[in-house]
Amino acid sequence: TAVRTALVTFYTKCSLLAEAHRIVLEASKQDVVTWSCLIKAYAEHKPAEQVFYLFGQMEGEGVMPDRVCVISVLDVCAYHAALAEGKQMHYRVMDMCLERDLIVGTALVTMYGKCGSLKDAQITFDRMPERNAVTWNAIIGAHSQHGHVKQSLYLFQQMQQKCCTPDGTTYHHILSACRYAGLLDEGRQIFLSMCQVHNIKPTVDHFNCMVDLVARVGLLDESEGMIKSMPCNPN
RNA sequence: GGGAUCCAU
Repeated sequence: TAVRTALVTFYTKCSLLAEAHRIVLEASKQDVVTWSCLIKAYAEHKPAEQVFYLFGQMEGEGVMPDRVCVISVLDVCAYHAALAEGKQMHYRVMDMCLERDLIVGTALVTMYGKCGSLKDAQITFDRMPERNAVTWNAIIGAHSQHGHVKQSLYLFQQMQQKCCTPDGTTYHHILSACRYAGLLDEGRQIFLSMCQVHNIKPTVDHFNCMVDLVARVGLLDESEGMIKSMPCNPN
């Protein structure tokens, strides 16, 4: 069955999804991993309804989803902002006793965030027994993307108090929040601490936040100067 | 043999 999964992966990478689907259905023993592989491919190339249909078809074949499979479907719900389906998957997660799982929990937080259901994202996050930087990034990003600047800055502070080290993604969310709110001094200070305290090399995305933040406040010369002196290629 | 946050698609 590992060979069949490899074959399905091969077909999906060749964009031969119909062939891949046929191979999955023809197997004498149905397997979650093989199905998950197909679902992942559908997730990347097909409309959301087809992914949900495939998930239902898998269950119809008597195959129980596992955590990896559920995560793929949650990613689809997030990408398409499909809140109703996302909530259905959340119920499934509870049925499967996966609520306390680190990666499933992070996928749920992201899904609720992308669906604009910040309250659910926060509740899910608060209930998680275990969190890592990716989890913190997911909740901070959710608030930042919806303009909840105070809340992102608060969570950024909490993250560090809980001894979780911010990474480049964390700073990207935080600088985006500062840019959105026009928080010049905070943005500058945070940018400096990123470089000096956490030794994170700023990427173009970080610089873009700063260029925009500085420009929005009216400091056009400084903004232009940053573009010219950036250690990476401007985009 | 399939895994979550940003970026890319």
